[in-house]
Amino acid sequence: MAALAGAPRRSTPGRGEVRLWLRLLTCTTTIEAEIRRRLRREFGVTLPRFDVMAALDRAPDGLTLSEVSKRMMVSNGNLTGLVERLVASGHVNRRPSPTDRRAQVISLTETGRSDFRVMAAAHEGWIAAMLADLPDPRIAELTDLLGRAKSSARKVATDD
Amino acid sequence: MAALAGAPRRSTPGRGEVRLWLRLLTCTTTIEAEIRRRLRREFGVTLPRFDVMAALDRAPDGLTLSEVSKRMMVSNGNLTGLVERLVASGHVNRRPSPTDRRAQVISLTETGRSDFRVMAAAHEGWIAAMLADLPDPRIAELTDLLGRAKSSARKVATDD
DNA sequence: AGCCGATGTTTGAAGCTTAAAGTAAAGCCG
DNA sequence: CGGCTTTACTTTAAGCTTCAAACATCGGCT
Repeated sequence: MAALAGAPRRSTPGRGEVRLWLRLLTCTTTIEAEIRRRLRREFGVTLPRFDVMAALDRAPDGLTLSEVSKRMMVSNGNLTGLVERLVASGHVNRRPSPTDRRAQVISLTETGRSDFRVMAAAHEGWIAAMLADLPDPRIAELTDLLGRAKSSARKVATDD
Repeated sequence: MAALAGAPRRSTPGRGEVRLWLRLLTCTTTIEAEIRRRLRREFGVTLPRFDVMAALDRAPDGLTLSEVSKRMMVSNGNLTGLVERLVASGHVNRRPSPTDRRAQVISLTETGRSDFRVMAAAHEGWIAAMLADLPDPRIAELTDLLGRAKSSARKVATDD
């Protein structure tokens, strides 16, 4: 969370951007914490597991671990353990990739898929409720602006 | 989710909100990952520690653990360990609260403050660079919209 | 064929994070 | 005062997360 560092200088360049960043962060954190809490309380599931299942739900033929980790923007090492637990709980199954002996393809089990559908519906409702104060045009506007912010950030983040 | 049989409503209610949420999330994650990476690489510091220091930098008289955990929106238990490590590394010191024997007041050490100032300046520059494509009016607009989103979310998140 | 840099995955260490349970002190109220 | 609720903090267990290092395989190149 973050930091508004200091010195009460007047128009430091970058000030407005930092302010925006802090707001972005608290906004995300607030929503995310609530979703995490409800997923746990109502379905006994953690957010990261939900996220894996969400990625798989959109890919009926399964995905490799790398593909999932790219979509979720988490490290590969992270995914190893996550998937291990999802396999153990019967929500996901893994099989070796037919075309690449290094890779594994994972997909939702029957149970996994039907559990996910129930959770996803609730999830959608929670989001809608939390953003209920924003009329549709604002939603669209915000979505657009965030898209620009994202691609601006990505430019810098990728070149290293 | 949805798209069952029947009356094609304008669009699934809640859809646009979910789309917005996902974009908010990837936007935040992208920026946050980059900041985390740079803090580690250039200063050997983790983001949570930076955040604690940022909170303390703005409070010259120190803060109790609870106050910090409220600002950072993390659990109290989390902060216990975080502060422990910051004390160990000489960035923060703790003393008992003069008015409440349960509480501890923590504040930046000299080292902590001067280290933080250096990092904060770099941090501000990174943020500004990542958001460089957004002209000032867009920044303001986005900040405003996020404020609305936040308070909308907070309404739902707090009542439970 | 054989090398070699890139890719897919796992492992390990360190640290972050939460929820839940526990201890201690404060504050209220009859 | 004595009892009750709240608040401050710590502890524990489980899980998440990253980075870095280790492997195995792949694909291109010579």
